[in-house]
Amino acid sequence: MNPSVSVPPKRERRKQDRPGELLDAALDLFVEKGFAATRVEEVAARAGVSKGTLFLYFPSKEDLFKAVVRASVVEPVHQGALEVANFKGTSGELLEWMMLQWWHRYGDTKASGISKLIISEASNFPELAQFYRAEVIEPGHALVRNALNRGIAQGEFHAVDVELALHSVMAPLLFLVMWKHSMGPCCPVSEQIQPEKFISQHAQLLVRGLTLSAPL
Amino acid sequence: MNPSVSVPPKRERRKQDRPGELLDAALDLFVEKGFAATRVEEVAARAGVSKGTLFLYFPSKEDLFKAVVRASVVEPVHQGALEVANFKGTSGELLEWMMLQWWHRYGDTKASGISKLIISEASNFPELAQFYRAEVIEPGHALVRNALNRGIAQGEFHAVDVELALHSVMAPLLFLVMWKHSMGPCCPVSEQIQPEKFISQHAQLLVRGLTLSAPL
Amino acid sequence: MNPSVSVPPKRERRKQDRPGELLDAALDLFVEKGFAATRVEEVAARAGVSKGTLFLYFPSKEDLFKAVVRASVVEPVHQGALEVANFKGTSGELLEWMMLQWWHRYGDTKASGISKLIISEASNFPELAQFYRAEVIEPGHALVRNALNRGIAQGEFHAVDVELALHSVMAPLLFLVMWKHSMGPCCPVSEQIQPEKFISQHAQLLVRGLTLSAPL
Amino acid sequence: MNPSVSVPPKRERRKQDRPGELLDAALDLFVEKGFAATRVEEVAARAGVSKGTLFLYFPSKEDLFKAVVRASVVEPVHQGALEVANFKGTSGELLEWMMLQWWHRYGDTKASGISKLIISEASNFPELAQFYRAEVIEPGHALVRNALNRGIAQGEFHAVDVELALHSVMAPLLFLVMWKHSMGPCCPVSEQIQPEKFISQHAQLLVRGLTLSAPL
DNA sequence: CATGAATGAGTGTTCATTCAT
DNA sequence: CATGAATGAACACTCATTCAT
Repeated sequence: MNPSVSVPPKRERRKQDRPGELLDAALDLFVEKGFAATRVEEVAARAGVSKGTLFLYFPSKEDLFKAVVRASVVEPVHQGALEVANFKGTSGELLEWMMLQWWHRYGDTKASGISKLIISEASNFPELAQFYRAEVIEPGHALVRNALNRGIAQGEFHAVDVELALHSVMAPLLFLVMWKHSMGPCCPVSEQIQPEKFISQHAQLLVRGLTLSAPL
Repeated sequence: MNPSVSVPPKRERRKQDRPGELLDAALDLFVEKGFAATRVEEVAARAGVSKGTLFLYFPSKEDLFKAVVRASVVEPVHQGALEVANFKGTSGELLEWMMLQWWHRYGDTKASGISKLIISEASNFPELAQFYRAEVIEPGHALVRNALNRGIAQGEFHAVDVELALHSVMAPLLFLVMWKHSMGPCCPVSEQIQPEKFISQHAQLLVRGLTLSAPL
Repeated sequence: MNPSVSVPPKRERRKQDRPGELLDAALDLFVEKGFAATRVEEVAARAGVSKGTLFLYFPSKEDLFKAVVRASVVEPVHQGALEVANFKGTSGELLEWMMLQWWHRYGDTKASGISKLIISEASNFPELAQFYRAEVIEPGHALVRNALNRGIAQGEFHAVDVELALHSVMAPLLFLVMWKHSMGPCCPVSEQIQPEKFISQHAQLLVRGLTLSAPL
Repeated sequence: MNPSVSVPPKRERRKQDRPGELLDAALDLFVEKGFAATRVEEVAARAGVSKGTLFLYFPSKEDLFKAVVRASVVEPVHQGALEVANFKGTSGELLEWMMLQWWHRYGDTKASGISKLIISEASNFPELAQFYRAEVIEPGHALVRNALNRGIAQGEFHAVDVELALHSVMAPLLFLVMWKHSMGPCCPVSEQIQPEKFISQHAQLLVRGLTLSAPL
């Protein structure tokens, strides 16, 4: 075998991965047990390192928490914005597509636990809540707002209050995420909600309600 | 009339209220900070008693938590059921009325913090989550399910998947409650959501989407 | 027996004593091992209480340290000032008397460990050093300064530089204290310094050196 | 000449100095913050090497501490002894000269921090205190003892208790050193002590007190 | 019953020491 | 030799819980 192809030294390779591994472990545990009930030692153990190592990368438990939120959150939003731009179809189709995308790219992902985390800990970490609102919620709302305004401007939708309709779009998505991270695991399989089906039906009801049809 | 007969002595009246005052204080704090981050001493202080006294009424912090959930929950549901029974109007009107009622009787109440609590702590207290599902969520769902089925049976609504449509009704309500107990306090007044307006608009969009109209 | 004469309840009596007992224990250990090398649990144990109890009275180890310094230091200085006022005798006799008093009232006391503590930790606790300078050193210096100035004004002493002569008086006292808390315990009994003898001889040499005698 | 022969490569020269640089850095920090409050990483950083390297030269923090004391100590004493031997002048002049020499060769030097260190840590490192007493204090005392005995034997001084008078000579010097390493840095410039002036005045007062003059 | 002083197990954080590279 | 990532024992501090008064 060619030595020049050999993997980088074990110690060094792992070092690069540490922060990510720790953030992953911390996300899982924070989501599952909340900030206060999660012990840093457990986070370290799940990441396969000792307690001391965690503090090599994050100066405190609180900083770890903030890093988890920031890391899990910033990316997905930007990607979403790009894809909306070149969507072809009616505004109604766009809305349903956006909702399903949100689910596949975020809601159905480990990162969606962040939403539950923020809900749970917002009053304990106000700056973090602000950050989340500015970096995640607002950009997301802007996307939905645009879609709704487009529909209204094109004569496809009624002239509803867009700022409120926004939440008619987002609330079911958040509900799915909250459910998944709280009651979901406690429910019998027979009662599990099927996310895509629910999103589709909700989107269709909503679009039908929004649509400016002749007889109304 | 002798006042000493009609008005119980202040001391005694307070004693009787102790558990209730403690539950009140605990609800506030658990909702605000979560279970783990709430100190029993703070609960006791807010209820105006000493730390020791709290343990006279609740054998442990966990028991206090369970009592908070159980106490905040039983009432509202039963009342709701009765009132729905004798509602006169279309199923669409019933749905909107139910949503607004839910908001006024629960969502706009301190007790709605329970919903946030359950979401936050469900994985730490699974048996409590089960209890809540059985005692609160299921009965609530039954009410909505009935209204939807009535609309379908009467030819007012499309034959949608009722189990999913359920959540189209509930999700916005839960969203309002979550928002109120997490991001809400961090938001500038200008961006506050107006609950009744939102509920009305959402209900109307939904009902319009559900309604079996001629041309569709 | 008359119950009205009975001792106060055990729990309560001890409570009053706690801070003092803790300060005593802390003084011993801080002097012996230094601030950093002293464990709070050891302080608590020596005071006969648990670790938690210490934090009931002092919010942190640092606060305990400051309290030790303040408590051990403020009193002796004030007492000293009063007694100097009504001393009858020559300024030379006054100086020797003051030095011996200082030794008996402070140097030969557990509290003198504070001097070593301050020397050791001054750079780690600058505010404390300032406090000590203002509250202890300066008042002490003022006493000595007055005695020297009196001697000079009355034609008993040479017109030496009083600010420097001050330290000729104090240095041997500080030396005794430092020695006692550092090398002293390591020395064979045969080499122990006899404080009173040393102070007397030093005072007499100094006074003789200061005294304005005819032939010089 | 070939420069590669005359000037050793920089890397190699530094290697040779490593232990010395580490001892220097350690002396500074131990004196400033005490043994326990000094972190080895800081010592290493100040010496310009990594933490691991320090442990290449000193097996433990304690060993580093002992090495610091031992290294800072041997030189000055021996030199002093020699110079005293061939001093010409009265015993009084000798005493003052010795005190000033001590100050210039040791007290005014970084090495004088050792005195503070020993005072502070003697009870934590008894064997080190013993070593210091035997190697430094005793030889120093011997020098002073000889000067005093010479003065008495020659009829220049009173027959005072030499073992005590010893400390009348040394105490002011130690005081200067202690002050410099503790309260000194906290004091306003206006209150700074001028060491040489103080030493001279103290020496003169002392010698005058010791001197066997006619009328007394 | 009510209190609040006392407890001690538990947690976040530090830091001397090791060792693979 | 030199490095610095990793370790884990040790420590300051918290807080649910107990119990003498």
